Amino acid sequence: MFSKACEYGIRAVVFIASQSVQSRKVSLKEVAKEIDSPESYTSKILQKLVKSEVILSEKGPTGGFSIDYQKLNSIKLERVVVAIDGDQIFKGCGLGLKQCNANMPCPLHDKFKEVRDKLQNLLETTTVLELAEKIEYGLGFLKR
Amino acid sequence: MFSKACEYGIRAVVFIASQSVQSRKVSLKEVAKEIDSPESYTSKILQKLVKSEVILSEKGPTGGFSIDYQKLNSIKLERVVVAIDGDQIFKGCGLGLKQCNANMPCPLHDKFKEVRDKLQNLLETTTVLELAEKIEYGLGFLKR
DNA sequence: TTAGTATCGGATAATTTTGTCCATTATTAT
DNA sequence: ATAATAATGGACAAAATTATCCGATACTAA
Ligand code: FES
Ligand code: FES
Repeated sequence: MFSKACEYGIRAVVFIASQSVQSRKVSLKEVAKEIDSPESYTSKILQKLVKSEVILSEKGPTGGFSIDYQKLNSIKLERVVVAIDGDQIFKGCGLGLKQCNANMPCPLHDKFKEVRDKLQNLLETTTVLELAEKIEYGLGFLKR
Repeated sequence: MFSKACEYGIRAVVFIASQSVQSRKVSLKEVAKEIDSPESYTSKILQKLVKSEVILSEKGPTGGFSIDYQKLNSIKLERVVVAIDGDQIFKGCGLGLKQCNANMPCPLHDKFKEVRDKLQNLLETTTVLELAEKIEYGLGFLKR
């Protein structure tokens, strides 16, 4: 469904958010450990998220990654996914035609669009904060 | 969503089905042309579908690919997808945990499962014949 | 029986995705 | 100032996916 990079990205953002709620910045090492991902690769993904302004980063000791407290409840999952995987997953044709086009649709268009739209809706309505809270309350896990 | 191989595979099966309805066998060349896919790569994908008994193949002149007329209306899209991509797409965890587990779920589990189940339902209820008929009636397209 | 045709299967190549390594830069505390 | 710390950015490597090529195999028709 999502690329591995995107899966790591979402898990990372959710973890960072769960710590930002408590005003704690987290290091790359900590992130990779908590979401069980390869450290160096995770670094690249976080850099992308910093550039697309989903998360903040500060260098030096006491530095680390965080999410702006003001924005915390307004960041939707959609931003994370688009920053990493682009929007093909909820815009593109299910059968791989260059672009989804209802006027000259693939035979799966109608049914596929329903699923795709449901996914888009999920991504556009689910907040990172909402997911982070599940972690806090032990109702959700980022590794096993 | 689906791998490129799977997209080609579905398009190919739908095209083959649309011709099998008229008792016409089709060659690899014809398939690749009609679904606009790389011929040699498509060959590999069709071989997989032959081995998983989704389609039939015959060698030699007058040979080609086809689908058993009897099975035509009972073949679900799910079989094609599983033969090529496996079942991770509608069984796996959306955030990439080793396996989806409601007892120790990722924070997206509940919402993601809804989408995933809808996709699974689509794949399990949509028949290849149904899609092939859209092609016949000009209501669906396999290339553009 | 032979020539022609079409899939099969194995080897190989190109591309993309995933993953690693390390020197550099920015920041902080001493 | 200096040493320690943590992200950054670039080069590089491994693995998976996508794609090509070609000889072998099976079949048909003449
Ligand atoms: S054209 Fe294929 S999903 Fe819309
Ligand atoms: S545990 Fe992640 S989707 Fe079920």
